[in-house]
Amino acid sequence: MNYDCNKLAELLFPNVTETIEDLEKRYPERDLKEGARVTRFAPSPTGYLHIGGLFGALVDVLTAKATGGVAFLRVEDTDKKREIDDGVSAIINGFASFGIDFDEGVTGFNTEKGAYGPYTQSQRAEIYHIVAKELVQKGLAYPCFCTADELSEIRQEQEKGDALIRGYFGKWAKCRDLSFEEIEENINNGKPYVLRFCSDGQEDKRIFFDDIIRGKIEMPENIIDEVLLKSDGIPTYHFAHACDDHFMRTTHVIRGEEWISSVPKHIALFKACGFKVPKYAHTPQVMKIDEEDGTKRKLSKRKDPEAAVSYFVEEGFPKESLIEYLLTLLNSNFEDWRRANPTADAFSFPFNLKKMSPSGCLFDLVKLNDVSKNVISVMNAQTVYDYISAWAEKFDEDFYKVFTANPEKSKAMVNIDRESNKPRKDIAKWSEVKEYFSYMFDEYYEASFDLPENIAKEDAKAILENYLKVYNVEDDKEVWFSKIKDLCEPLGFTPNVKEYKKNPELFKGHVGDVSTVIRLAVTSRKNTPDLCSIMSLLGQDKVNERINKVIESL
RNA sequence: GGCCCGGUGGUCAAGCGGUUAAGACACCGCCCUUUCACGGCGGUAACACGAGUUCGAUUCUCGUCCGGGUCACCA
Repeated sequence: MNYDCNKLAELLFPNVTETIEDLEKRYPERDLKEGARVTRFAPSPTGYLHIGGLFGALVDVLTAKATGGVAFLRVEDTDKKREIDDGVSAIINGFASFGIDFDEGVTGFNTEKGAYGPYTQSQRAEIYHIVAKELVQKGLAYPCFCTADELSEIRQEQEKGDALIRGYFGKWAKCRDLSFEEIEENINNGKPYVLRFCSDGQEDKRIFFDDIIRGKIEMPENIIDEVLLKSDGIPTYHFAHACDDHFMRTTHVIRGEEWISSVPKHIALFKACGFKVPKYAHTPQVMKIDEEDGTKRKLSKRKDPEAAVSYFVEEGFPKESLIEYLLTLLNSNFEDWRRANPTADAFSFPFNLKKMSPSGCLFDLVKLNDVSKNVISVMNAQTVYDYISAWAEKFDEDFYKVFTANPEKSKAMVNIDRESNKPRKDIAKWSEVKEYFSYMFDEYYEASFDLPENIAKEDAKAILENYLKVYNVEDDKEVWFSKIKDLCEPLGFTPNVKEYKKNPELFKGHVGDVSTVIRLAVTSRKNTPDLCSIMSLLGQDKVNERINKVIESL
């Protein structure tokens, strides 16, 4: 550049009067204790909240929490083309429904908290322009007037030739050599331009950096004249990253591994701006097995419904379950910690980036189910009741009415075999509840079943007829069961299972078979939670009615 | 194609120079048990491959293969 850079800076940014130094004062270093980490989650509002996003945000929040630092949420809305209308609220609501709390940043539509804002990039134009102007002054940035066509021409030529490196650099960077007069003329003619970084990188030089998760990484130095400001004056991700993470005083940039390849670019930018390079941690990706070709691939927003966090909300997984499951993916020692601290808040887990595996992990719905069953099994009845009604209100109105019509009964129902030291682990998500307890509600109950083949119709009939004579809803569990045992012998069954196993040929069956007949008659199910509790919730009349009906049909 | 990241049972994963190569999920069997669930016990199953370095490599180095990412006025 053989012109006065200050003159160019004035031409390009006539209205910018502040300097980087001013910004340094406006956004002073944070006063945090030694070792405290400042992290950020920086999504772009281009779609729903993705499971990978939740995964990443969890890492940010946990890292900050574990070190007494701060985690903030920054909205990266610099891509106007891909932005969607309620993108921001999708993100905010998504995090809210999973209990993810940021210390600072965007909190809603046009609202935010924290002293390092604005936390929405589209509101930070001023800041980017201040930095950009200074870069121009130092000869580290220049305007480029190349059109999209010219750029793709360059690309084509590079592909044709044996150029190993592609992009705008070296001899391809035509606009680097523009004279001041040419630039001035273009500007005066209103020709659109982007601001490019003027890289001094060398093709054969290497740079090194430490990734917290992966260790030392070595890469070729950046030589590309990356665009800093687009023709509309909005920064690219790269430039915004440098400005924002510096002035927001981020200490640890945690992001997906797809960013590894642009680290050289970022380091060059930080250095050019005179900013301290932050620490980087590139997290592995969340993958799944493709149903079609059986290969492992990144979860895709378009192809995989379970990629959207809303999928889990709709399915009725409690928020704790997903968090808990994600934590098992995040840190290998989480499950050990959980065993040692069964009731601790998941967010108090001493998360450590260094314990993160660098390889991509498969999202395992089966494991999620198991984790969720455990999570739900230790909830008390009231909590479960509240969760189910809140879920049903949104996603199954019909069931909501039925379920909440008699809260005490429903609570007692979900409390069967719960609130004990050996709680049932059978519900993984709220959407299963209706089907699981269908026999408890006349609205969903259907009397239809097949008798097991080892039980004759006449025997079943006799069991039920005799049972009707003695059943009393007031009986406690012990009496209830002894009455069933008493049914056995007169009908050729034995109340003693062991005895039956010793000499099966002596009996028609054992008490298990007898209670199975009753269970079937009352619920139409072969398997249920504790029958005695179910019957007492159903009430004497309903039990009698159902059994009578079955007797008639036999 | 260039550059980069990864590769321990079906899945998530510990181990990081000498281990009977943990654990969890799933699966199978047994026990407990009025069904189921829980719980207990046991079982099947893994260091991608090939060269080095070493007395000794899952662990270190190189190569191969496989998977993934990235090469935009998208993030």
